[in-house]
This record gives sequence, structure tokens and C-alpha cells, in this order.
Amino acid sequence: MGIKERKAREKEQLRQQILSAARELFVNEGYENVSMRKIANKIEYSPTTIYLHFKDKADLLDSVCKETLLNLLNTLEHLKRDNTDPVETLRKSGRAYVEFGLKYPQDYKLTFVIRPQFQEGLGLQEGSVGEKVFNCLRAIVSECVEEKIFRQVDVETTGQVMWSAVHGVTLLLIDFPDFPWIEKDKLIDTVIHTTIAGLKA
Amino acid sequence: MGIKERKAREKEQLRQQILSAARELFVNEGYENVSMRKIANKIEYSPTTIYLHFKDKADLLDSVCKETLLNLLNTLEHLKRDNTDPVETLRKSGRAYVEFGLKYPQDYKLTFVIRPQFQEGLGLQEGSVGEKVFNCLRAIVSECVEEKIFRQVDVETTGQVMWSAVHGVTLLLIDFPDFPWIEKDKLIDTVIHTTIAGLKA
DNA sequence: CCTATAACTTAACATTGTTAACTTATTTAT
DNA sequence: ATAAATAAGTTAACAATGTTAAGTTATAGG
Repeated sequence: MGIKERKAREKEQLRQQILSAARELFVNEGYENVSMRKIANKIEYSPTTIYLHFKDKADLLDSVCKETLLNLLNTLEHLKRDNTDPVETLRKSGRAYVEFGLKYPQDYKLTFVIRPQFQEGLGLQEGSVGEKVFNCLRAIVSECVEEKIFRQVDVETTGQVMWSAVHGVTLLLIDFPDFPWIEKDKLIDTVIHTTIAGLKA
Repeated sequence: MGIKERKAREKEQLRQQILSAARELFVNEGYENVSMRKIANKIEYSPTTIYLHFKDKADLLDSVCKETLLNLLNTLEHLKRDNTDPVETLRKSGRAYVEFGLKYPQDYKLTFVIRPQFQEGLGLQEGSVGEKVFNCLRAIVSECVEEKIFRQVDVETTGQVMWSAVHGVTLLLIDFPDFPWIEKDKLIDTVIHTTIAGLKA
């Protein structure tokens, strides 16, 4: 019965092929400027083959974003954590978050801006990767809160404030590259530093 | 010679008609889902007439965004300012900024997210409305800095940190309406409060 | 060997942004 | 007043888009 498994493997392989072709094109040319035909050409299949693996273009985007979130999750979870200083861990995580966004700007925008527009009503459903990412942030924040380093008792509030800050600076730097920003690294550090300072009593 | 002026007036009138039809459609159905033909139908002209007033669809978007920025500028400039307390003015401005974004979410996204994607390389050119908006923020921030209320001497840094915070929370609330946010007003206030607290010594 | 099923393609549909060519009306110059 | 020029607007067409339905081909199971 190994023959059925080979088929399944081949199918999964093609799925991955489509996915990585789509990602590459989305990232380089922007979601709107990539047609199903372009993706199909790249993998040397007919356009309709894609529809055997993905419901439509939005579904394809969805899958690409899921991968991006997995990458982000992986990045955040594998940070060297200083167990004696939770605030330092939070700072590092914030830094890593922004850096991730700037390293893969199109991926970041695809995931956190474009996708909500096309796939509306995504509220962090149970078991989703997005939920895991936020849980990761929640865990780090909660350590800081539990040790009463922060004024704010509420873990949710603290986490959401932190997310707002890093999300904001990431998107501004991506979307307005020609704006007269101060030195980029200084801005990122100051945003994170300021937010953490503000969260302390 | 009043005849030429009438013509010009009529032309301007049609331009405005196109513009407001476009805005309404963009806002209700999203930039991508609005075709030139749809706009043309709405104003009862042929599609190509639009091209007599606007270079292309991106130019139309540009003009819509310019209006949005003028609205935002107007909102910010007409805030009742407490001249004895610059920090309170900053707080109010931040609040007004976020509220503006949430009141016209599609306009906000169009201006600060979609437009940079289609009209890249817009770096706050001289005399632009965007520049005026940022100058407005700069002025408020600089009062706070000059009175040495803030740790940070640099006006630019302070302003950009503040912008990051309000931009971040605005977009998150717009893009993920189903996320389990804490109470919306509390989040906005906490973001602004935290940032300002962090900016103080 | 036949049949059912899976994998894939071809052809078609309506819709998109945009351009070129055409018509019609109005202003200017002679 | 009439011819020429200009402006305003339309019709028709282009290539490209996402997606579906129908058709083809090869392979698996009985």
C-alpha cells in the first residue's frame, strides 16, 4: 500500500512547490501584481492546477501567511532568554519582532495588513499559528507583570500595548522608506525602550 | 471673460464629483474591488472621462488620500489646546489621531497603507499635506521637549516614537476587529499614556 | 481487460485598467 | 459669417485578470 503514500507525498510536494513559488512572487512583485498564471508558469503547470490544491488566490495567500507566522514564532521561541531578567527578554523579543518585519517586509505586510483585508473576520481562532505567536508574547509579558516590575497588573493590556508599539514602528519603516527618519536602529530601540519605561511604575 | 471661468468651474465640479464617488466606493468596497467603470457608472459618465481628470487609478487614490490628510490636519489643528500644559495637548492629539483613524478606517488604511504600496517613493515632499500633518505633530512635541518635560532632547525622535505608537494601535484595531482586545478606549488611552510616561525622565 | 478515479489541461466567461480613434460641440481667428 | 482649432466626451478595442466547466489522459483496483 506504499503506492498511495507515494501519491500523497507527490501531491504534498507539488503543494509546497506552488506555495514557495507564490511566496517568492508575492514578496517580489506584491500580492496584487501576481496572477495565478504567473505562479503557474513558474512551476510549469497549467493555471488551473493550482485550484486543485488551493481554493482560490486568497487561500493561497492564507497559506503563505501561515508559513510566515510559523517563521516568526520560531524566531521568537528560539531567542536566547535571560531567565534572571524578564524585561531584558521582552526587550529582545520586541527587537526581534521588528527585525523580522524589516527582514521580510513584504511577508510582514502580507500577513499583518493585506491578509486581514482579503480574509476578514480572522480573530485568532483556536489552535492557529497567530494564536501561538500571541501566546508567546503573552508568556514573556506575564513574567514581567508577575514580578511586579510593571505598573499595569493586566497582562492583556500590557501585551497589547507592546504589540501596538512594535507593529507601528515596523509598518512605518516599511511603508515610508523615504521619510526623514532618525537613524533606524535608534528609532526601534527608543520605541521599545520608551514603551517598557512607560510600563514600569 | 467670465465664460472661461464658468468652464473651469464646471470642470472642477466634475473633478470633485469623480473624487467623491471614488472615495465613497473605495471606502465601502475597498480600493481593489472598485473599477473605473463602477466609478463612471456612479457619476453617469463614460469610464474614459475619468482619465481626462486623473492620470490613472493610482492618481485618483492619491487625490482621495490628499483630502483625507487635509481632514486629519484640520482635525488636529482645531483641537482645543490647553496652552499651560503641552503634554495634555499631546495626549489629546494622539487620542484625536487614533479616533480619526477609527472613524474613517478605510480612509486611514487607504492613506497610510494602501497608497504607499501603489505610489512608492513618497517621502513627505515639500509643501505636501503629509508634511503639514507631521509638522503639526512636531510643533506639539517640540513644546513638550523645550520645557524639558521629556527625557529625550531630540524632537524628531520623540515625534517618531509617538507616531509609531498611535499608528500601531490604530492599525491593529482596524485590521483585527475580532481579536480579543481589552476595552478599546482603555487600550488607546493606555498606549498613549504609556508612551508619554516613557518619554518623561 | 474494463472501469472508476485522480491529475491535469484546454477553452471559455465576465471583468479589469488603459489607449487610440472618433464624434460632437464650442471657441477663436480671419 | 465661415473656417480652423480646441475642448469634452464617447465607443471600441487591447491584453490580462480570477475562476469555472468540460474535456483529456493516465493510472489504480477489481
